[in-house]
Amino acid sequence: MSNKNIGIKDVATAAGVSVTTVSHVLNEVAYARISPETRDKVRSAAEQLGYGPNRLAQALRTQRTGMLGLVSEDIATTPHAGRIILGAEEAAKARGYNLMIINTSGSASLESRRDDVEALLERRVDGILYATMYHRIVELPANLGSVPSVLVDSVAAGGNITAVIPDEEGGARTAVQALLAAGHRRIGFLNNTDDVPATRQRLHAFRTTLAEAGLDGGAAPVESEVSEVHGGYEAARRILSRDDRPTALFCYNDRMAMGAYRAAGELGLSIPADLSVVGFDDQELIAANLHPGLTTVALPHYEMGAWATEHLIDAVEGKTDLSLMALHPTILGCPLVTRDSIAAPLQ
Amino acid sequence: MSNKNIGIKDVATAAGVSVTTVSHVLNEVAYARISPETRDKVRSAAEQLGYGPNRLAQALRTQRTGMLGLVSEDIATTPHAGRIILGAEEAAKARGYNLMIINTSGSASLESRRDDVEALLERRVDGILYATMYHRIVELPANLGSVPSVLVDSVAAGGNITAVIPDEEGGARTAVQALLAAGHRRIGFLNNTDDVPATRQRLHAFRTTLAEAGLDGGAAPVESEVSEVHGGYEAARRILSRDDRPTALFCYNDRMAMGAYRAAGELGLSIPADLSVVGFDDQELIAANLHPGLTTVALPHYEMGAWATEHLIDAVEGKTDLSLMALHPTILGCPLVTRDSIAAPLQ
DNA sequence: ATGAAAGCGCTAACAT
DNA sequence: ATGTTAGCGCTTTCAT
Repeated sequence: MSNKNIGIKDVATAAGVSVTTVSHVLNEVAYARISPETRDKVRSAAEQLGYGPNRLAQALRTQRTGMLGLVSEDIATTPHAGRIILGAEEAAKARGYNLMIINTSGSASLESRRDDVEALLERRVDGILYATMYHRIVELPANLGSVPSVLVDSVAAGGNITAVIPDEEGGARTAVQALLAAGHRRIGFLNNTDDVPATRQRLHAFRTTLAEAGLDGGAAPVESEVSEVHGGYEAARRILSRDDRPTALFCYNDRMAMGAYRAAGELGLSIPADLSVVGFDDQELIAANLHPGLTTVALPHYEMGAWATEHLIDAVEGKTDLSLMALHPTILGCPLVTRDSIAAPLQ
Repeated sequence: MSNKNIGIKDVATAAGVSVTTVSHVLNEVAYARISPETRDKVRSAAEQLGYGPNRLAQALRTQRTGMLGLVSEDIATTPHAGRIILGAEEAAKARGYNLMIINTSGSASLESRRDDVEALLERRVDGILYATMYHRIVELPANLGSVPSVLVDSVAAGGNITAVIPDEEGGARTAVQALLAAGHRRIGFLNNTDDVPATRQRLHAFRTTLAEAGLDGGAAPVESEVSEVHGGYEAARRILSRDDRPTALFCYNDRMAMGAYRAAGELGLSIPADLSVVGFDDQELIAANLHPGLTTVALPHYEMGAWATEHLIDAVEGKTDLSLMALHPTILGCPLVTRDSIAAPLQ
């Protein structure tokens, strides 16, 4: 158990060598010529005394803290933030870094978010991850530019910062293709009403994927509501009341799909026999627990957190030039998670 | 925007004073006698240069980092961890502290968890929060004792560390009382099968609360299954098939309640008209989105995180002696969150 | 009312 | 093969 009061000097004294030697053997400095016996003496003295390095002092001296700042919007408001944090934490740990986390509100002023970044800067983090709660275009505090930074799950208003985002179009295409592959031809889309990239891109992919399958994508039914359970319910009621009722529904997210389940139930439609449903997000609490289990498309939160961290560390260590990657956001795939809500249409 | 290259020395030079003076005015040292004009000069020089303190250097000198370590089991596996982190982060920020977070697996070896704590210790955190994923009895790495520490959502196997946990009995009592208050007399309990404090304590409170209301608590129906949606479904099917079918169900958690909803639906029972249901956890994604909304008891995760942080900081600052609080865990209340799943029984 | 200087624990150039 | 020493940026004692 490391003893806070033991320093390199104590180890040196105990081993009967100088601090340089201790530093060299403990850090396994490449160019150091030290006899095996001395190495052993040092190591056992350190072990004996319960020596643990003081990372503050190391950092002060080397100008490297081995700490990454993570400013995260609304931690825990959704489980999504948690997945990003986990991906970042594990990637960081694997490379010997630690995470300092600051919560910020998505609706906070630019100035208060600037202060959050400032706090991280004062602690001399080697780099900063800035994670948003959902994919959008964010305005970033300017002091983010003081250290290598990467943006997770959003793109910057000004561009010019490396970002990683989900493949909204690809995910939507995957979802629709799953429905097409099951034989569906009358497919409806329950869309969100917010003006965010996902709304537009998923709609676009919905239409083009249908068109590519030889269907009239432009005419396919779309109903928009707030992207919550009740919105999904309302939209589903409407879309399922049409004369040419769809045999399958692509839902903007799992919450809306949950609403669609209820609407289907009320209309006497059994899933997946009478109606196939595919969601988006893979919010496990919902998707895995609905009955039948909801087939959906997963958002790569963990992967984005890990990707961002890997590349941030590469930049910190001079292995990568982030500015080269800043031109275009990196897009990570959204894989299909197959459960039990898709079947072939009846007729 | 703070400039990493500007130090106290640069400010001193720019203001034409010594570093001592700069340090004194910037830190508002109480005993310093410095003329108002000098103070102004220093402050504007600092402002001008974009000076920001180097917290590493401060920490090295003062032996105080202003950082708290948070080792959290399985971040994001449940939204609960997120609420704890948020409570801790906000409490920390309010007092000028930051959080360094380490993820650990609940199933990780004692040794690997010891290493996680060690990493925090090497960074010289002022104190450590150790948060578990669910309320249980946990074996803690011994090096946790090196700095002030508090345990969140569990009690230590050995005792002897300040801990904060939810009031399982009180929460269960509140839930059952809500059912009693609505007029129910035949109340069933869908319990968990895990051998954890919540299982035992909620059951105990279930029986005694009924007894206190003049009912035969010992004879009240209880069905146990895994605390997941499907377990709740199975348990509900059984309990609702009894001759003396309960008019109300207290569920171990919201997931089991979700299963009970499905069972009720299949049996043609309408909630809350034919069957009242109360859950536990207040997992919003479920509780708020079921139809009708699930009345449930909230676990005080945010509050536990905040409480632990407050008291940890008090200890760090010498305002509290944690060892005095270590004798008994602090118990935080579980309030009822009223939605629409309770009504008076039919007859 | 202000400044000089030591030292927090460490690394790394530079001796020897 | 190993040791001496300056200095990372700051706080704080002690002088003046």
